Amino acid sequence: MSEESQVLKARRAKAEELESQGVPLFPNDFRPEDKAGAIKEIFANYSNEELAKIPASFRVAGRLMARRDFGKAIFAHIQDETGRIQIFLKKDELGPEKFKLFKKYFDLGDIIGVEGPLFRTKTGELTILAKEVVLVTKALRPLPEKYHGLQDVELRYRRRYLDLIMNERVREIFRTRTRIVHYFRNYFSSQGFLEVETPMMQPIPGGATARPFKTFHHALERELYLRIAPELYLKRLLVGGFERVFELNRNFRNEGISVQHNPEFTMLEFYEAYATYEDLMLRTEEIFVGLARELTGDTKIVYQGQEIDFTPPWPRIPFKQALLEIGGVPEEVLSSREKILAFAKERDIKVDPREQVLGKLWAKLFDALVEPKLVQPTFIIAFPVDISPLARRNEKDPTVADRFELFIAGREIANAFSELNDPRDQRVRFEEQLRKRLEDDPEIHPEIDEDFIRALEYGMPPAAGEGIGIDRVVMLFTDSPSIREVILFPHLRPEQK
RNA sequence: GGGUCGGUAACUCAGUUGGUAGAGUAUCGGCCUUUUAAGCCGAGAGUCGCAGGUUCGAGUCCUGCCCGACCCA
Repeated sequence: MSEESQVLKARRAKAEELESQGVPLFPNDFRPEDKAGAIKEIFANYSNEELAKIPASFRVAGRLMARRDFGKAIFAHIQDETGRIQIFLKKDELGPEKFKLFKKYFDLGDIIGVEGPLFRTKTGELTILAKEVVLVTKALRPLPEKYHGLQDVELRYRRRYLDLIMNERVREIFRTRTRIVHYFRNYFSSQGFLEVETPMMQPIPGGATARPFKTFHHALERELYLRIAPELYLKRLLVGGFERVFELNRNFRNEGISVQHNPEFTMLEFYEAYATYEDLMLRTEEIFVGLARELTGDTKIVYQGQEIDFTPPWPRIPFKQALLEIGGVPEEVLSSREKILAFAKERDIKVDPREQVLGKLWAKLFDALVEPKLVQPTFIIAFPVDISPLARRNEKDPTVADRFELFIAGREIANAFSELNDPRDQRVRFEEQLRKRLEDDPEIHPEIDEDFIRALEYGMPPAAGEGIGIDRVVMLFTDSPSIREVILFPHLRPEQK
């Protein structure tokens, strides 16, 4: 595929010819005053006779997306941010020079400016009758095919700008994404939460179990890690006296890429002093019902063909009970490492046979046998404490944590717990984690964040905190099967050459 | 990392048993003053992902690699 294909050569030659005639290819003096979408909305019900009485002229700028040439008259569609509108260029109305300029030199993909009155065509389409037409930005590359558009998934991600030009649905997904992000910000601000920003580059990566990206700060002469979670910093802020904080920003995890995982993804974390994980379950229900209403006017959505109903209350199922009743795991299997390993092998569930942490083995079974079945919003509660190192122990059963995860459509959407604020227990948990760490496990950093424990020693108010995976929420509410569909520029391997 | 599928013109896609690489859109030239993937006539356009191999002959068969999608880990 030579870059200088015949089509590209033709485009460049035409552009140069235009320029040599004194027509600027990239001027910046056209000021559109109207939007395609607004015009179509306002005049939706105007008849041709009514439109004829409007003395106004309309100025619209947009990308030339389609043209139908009749010799001495041309129909075309231009597209701006709000949509498409038809324009009609008539030799008589426009004058022979401008008409020829358009006919001979304006191409699909060019951004043009049009001015003229509105009318309705024989087929009833609201149309701008061009009295003026100017080139605003010359396109030196052709657009994809007008009917099928841009289909190739790889090209859609690599050249998202083209995807956005060609596919209205894609523009809609990203508008919805922004609405969702705004919704969360508004919700938390209106509830008295302070939005904060904590380090993206951390000397000790903490707050989650995941392999971090490593980088190097030359002036400091030390390694830094892109954060896998902001948790430990946000809790320092609770110590500092901010009682309600949230952060909505990127996390980075140096792990596999899948339909549910991108190396950088957007996480909301919020912390609320004097609250428990039970308070957060109510809050979470409120958040999702509010979001569903905001976006759809209803408490139900359809995701990949299945209806999901956010009407609370949502079931709360203890982790172990879910394994037994939903996962169908016999109770005696859960009691020992060996039995779980054998059971997992039978079911073709991959587990590391060296794994010493029982909770991690349980979690493997859970991921394989329970998670996919949790389609309607469901809180799984009472997680094993050995996989919840930052969560408060349950007062009645110290082997489980006061924690929940929210599952929707077979996926983990949120994770929350009453925060552990006893610095003595926190140290024991960190040490236990390191003691059972498999050698070279990249997911557990071999260093304890001593300053975090020191902060707890100054006293952190009792609190509950939650993380919500924003990309996954956007997937749900835009009915997107892959996380790449809701990230503008998902990570791909570099193009060849 | 493993498995399956895919990569052919700028885009969307065909390509039979291994026998001169095609269509539509787009582009270029011509006709056409109410079209909606406008229409009609004509033309040009290819590193068949890359590199090897088998063969008289490879888009097609074989091997390796690159890129992507999906599934599994």
